[in-house]
Amino acid sequence: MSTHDDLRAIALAEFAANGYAGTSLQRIAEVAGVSKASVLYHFSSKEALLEASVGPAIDRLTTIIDAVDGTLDDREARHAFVEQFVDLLLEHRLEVFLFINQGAGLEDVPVVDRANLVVERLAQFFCTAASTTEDQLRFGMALGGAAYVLSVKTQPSPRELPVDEVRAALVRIVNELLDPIVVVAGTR
Amino acid sequence: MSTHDDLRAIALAEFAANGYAGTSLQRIAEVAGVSKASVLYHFSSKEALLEASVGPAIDRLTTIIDAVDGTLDDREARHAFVEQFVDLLLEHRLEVFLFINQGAGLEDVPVVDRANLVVERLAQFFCTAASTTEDQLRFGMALGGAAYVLSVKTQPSPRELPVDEVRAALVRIVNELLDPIVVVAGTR
DNA sequence: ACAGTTTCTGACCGATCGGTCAGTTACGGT
DNA sequence: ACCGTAACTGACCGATCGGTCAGAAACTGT
Repeated sequence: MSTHDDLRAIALAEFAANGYAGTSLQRIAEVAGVSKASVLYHFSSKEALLEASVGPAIDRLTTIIDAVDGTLDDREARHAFVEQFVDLLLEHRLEVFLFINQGAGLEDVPVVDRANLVVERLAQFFCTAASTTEDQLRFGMALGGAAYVLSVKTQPSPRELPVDEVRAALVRIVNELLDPIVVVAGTR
Repeated sequence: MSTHDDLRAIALAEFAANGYAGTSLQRIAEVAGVSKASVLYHFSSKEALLEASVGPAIDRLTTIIDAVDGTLDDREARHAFVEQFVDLLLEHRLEVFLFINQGAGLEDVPVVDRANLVVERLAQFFCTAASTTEDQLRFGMALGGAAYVLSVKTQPSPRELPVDEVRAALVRIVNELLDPIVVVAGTR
């Protein structure tokens, strides 16, 4: 793999493990086996490195949400969305973990604002769709809980469980949480 | 309120909002309206400030877990535990949020290790009690999801919803997730 | 009014932070 | 063999980090 891609992957892992503020460029350089100056040659700043790390995952989430826009009251469409969402979580665990952890504290960082925006859009869908307090909590627990349980590190972790099994079970649980919700028509 | 307690409260809020590494003693001092040296007069180090911030919440969680030890196969006991757990989350949102975010990256910090230990104990209960992949995910989503949904900041946030309603709904949802689990006897 | 203790502060320390820059090394095309 | 470019580095910058310390200010009991 190229140095460029190496750095992006290492940065993502380090940011997720130790937080954005808690990860120094020096540390990333050491893990990659290059100098700090070399890191800043490939990425113009620490922020650019963060952008490169989480940007693609955010783009994908945006795409998924665009597709489901306004179809939340349809049960079939919602089930399809859940599958795509779970797949996203499974393929981008580190990015999700990083965003969950740092999303609140890193405002005014462009890429994080972009992420917060798309998540807020998701929340808006669900808050307008769900009328009661319980239904809002259901949405939050279904999506946030799924994101959290996959990203958190425990022993034994879902990481080590068979992926297919995790995916199937997670889709089932999330749908189980979402199905009882009374969706008001015309969520948009 | 005393300066000492002020500082503890402010530190907790800042740590939760910007992360441990992302929060400087200078910042805490400014918010409190005192000098940085004064902060270090009340708390011998930044780590001691973290300890004072989250220690009590960890102690309480330990107490709750001690009480439920070995009784997870009893449905009634589990429901009682869920209520206590939800109450803990509601009363210590900032601490929970802080731990969720920083727990992974702040190893070797005594108070965080203490927190990780008690959470691992909780996970052990559930992993030995739950046999299948789905059941383990159920436990994770029920407890982790509940913790996450209460600590995350969204618009409108659970923070602003009536507490009683949130508590009742959350207890219901968590139990709904946990009840289908086939618990193997003798969780110890 | 005085003395003793608690509370608080400005100045300072070495270390590390993100970032810059001049210059060196490695390499592909001709 | 030469050259242009891409990749990389060591040295350095100002700022900020957590932490120390001597002493000022504020409060206490007598």
